[in-house]
Amino acid sequence: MIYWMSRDQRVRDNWALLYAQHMAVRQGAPLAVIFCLVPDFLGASIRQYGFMLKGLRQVEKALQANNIPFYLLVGSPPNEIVRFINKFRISSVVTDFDPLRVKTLWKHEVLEKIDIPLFEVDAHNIVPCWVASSKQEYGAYTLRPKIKKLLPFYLDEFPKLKSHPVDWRGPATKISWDRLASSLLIDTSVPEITWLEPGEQAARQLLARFVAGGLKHYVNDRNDPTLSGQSNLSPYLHFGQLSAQRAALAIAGASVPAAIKDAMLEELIVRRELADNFCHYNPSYDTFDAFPDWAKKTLNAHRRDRREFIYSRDVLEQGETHDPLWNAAQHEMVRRGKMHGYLRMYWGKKLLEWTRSPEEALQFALYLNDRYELDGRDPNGYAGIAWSIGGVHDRAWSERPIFGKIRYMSYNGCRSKFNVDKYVADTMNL
DNA sequence: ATCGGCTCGCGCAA
DNA sequence: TGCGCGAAGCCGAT
Repeated sequence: MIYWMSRDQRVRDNWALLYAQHMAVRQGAPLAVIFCLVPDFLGASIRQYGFMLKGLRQVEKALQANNIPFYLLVGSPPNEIVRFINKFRISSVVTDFDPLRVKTLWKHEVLEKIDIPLFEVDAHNIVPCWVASSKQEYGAYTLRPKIKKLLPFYLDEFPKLKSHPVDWRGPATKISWDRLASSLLIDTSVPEITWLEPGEQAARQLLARFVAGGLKHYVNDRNDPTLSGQSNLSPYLHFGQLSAQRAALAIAGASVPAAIKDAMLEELIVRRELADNFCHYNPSYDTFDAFPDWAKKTLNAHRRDRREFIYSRDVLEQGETHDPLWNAAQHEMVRRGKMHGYLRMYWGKKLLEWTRSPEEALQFALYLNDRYELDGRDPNGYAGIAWSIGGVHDRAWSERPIFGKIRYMSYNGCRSKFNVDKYVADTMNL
């Protein structure tokens, strides 16, 4: 029995791993965990690889302590996984669910080449994506009641991983982590970040600190980029170093007013599951085609509108527009690998305003997001960008140039909500 | 400081 | 068929 680990890179609170062990124990079979590194994964840089590899190092250790070997393969996942299955005469495979096209493709390629069962476990969401809804949802308001109904059943405590009772028969593995990082063909021009400690242990510590401290200010502070009101858990959630279910359990059990819990759980559960729902049921999630009809129509009607500012990708990447707030948000992302959640919306809206077409806006947004954000290439990012530029999960608003009926956001609006000058000054000092 | 209108379509009640 | 209301707003009137 193997667990092909991919999206959920942790040992604790991992339903895919727990399920694999459960079945292995029932069959009296040994268990191993396999991770396949792709040398050039969708333009990921050392910033993302570094964070991930440090987390995987801890995965290896924690698995060893449970008598489960960890294999790190390098190459094309379908080829490597199939080769491993044949070499070790594996009887069945468990893998974690990921709605992105590339993972779906790998999964199907593996399925074509093996004649053993492959089980897919949604270890990322609390209510499994395909259980929560069987179609693309129109907005949070259509998904929310479905999730709420199922939550009492799914939001429960995890069993503990056992020390695996059956020894693995293969040769002992020795991963040379230090050599590995330098052998990959990774873009090193985007440096690693140092303000956040990678790995599931650090993730759980941050969660505990947040629940004991920042959570009570969350509702008031989260939309003010000059305050540290956000949880900063998203990089851990993205790499699966933290289970959303673990975070939800911690928040549900916190001693703060119900309104605060609800707001945080809304973010952690409904919006994350909505993003997975979007990517899972709409494979065009990163294109104009994924926008709702009313949005396509209105954006098409405004294609020829005069644009006062048009910036090249390079000028945007350097953060050299006329708008100090936008430049600061871009700078924050480049330096820290994480842009404040509220500003991600403003940042995306302005890309629509300052580029030649919605397609170009989308292309620039995805390029910059995936290059600099620690949590790039995540359904949350795709859904967020589609919301900003294409009205996904949103509704129509007053028609105006370029945007048509897509919701607009303005510099003055930000000024009325938070201290823009302070944010710009603080951020440019990073 | 606060309020209403803007504007689309889903899902449910009837 | 009608109606309420929604992922974070904007703008102008009061």
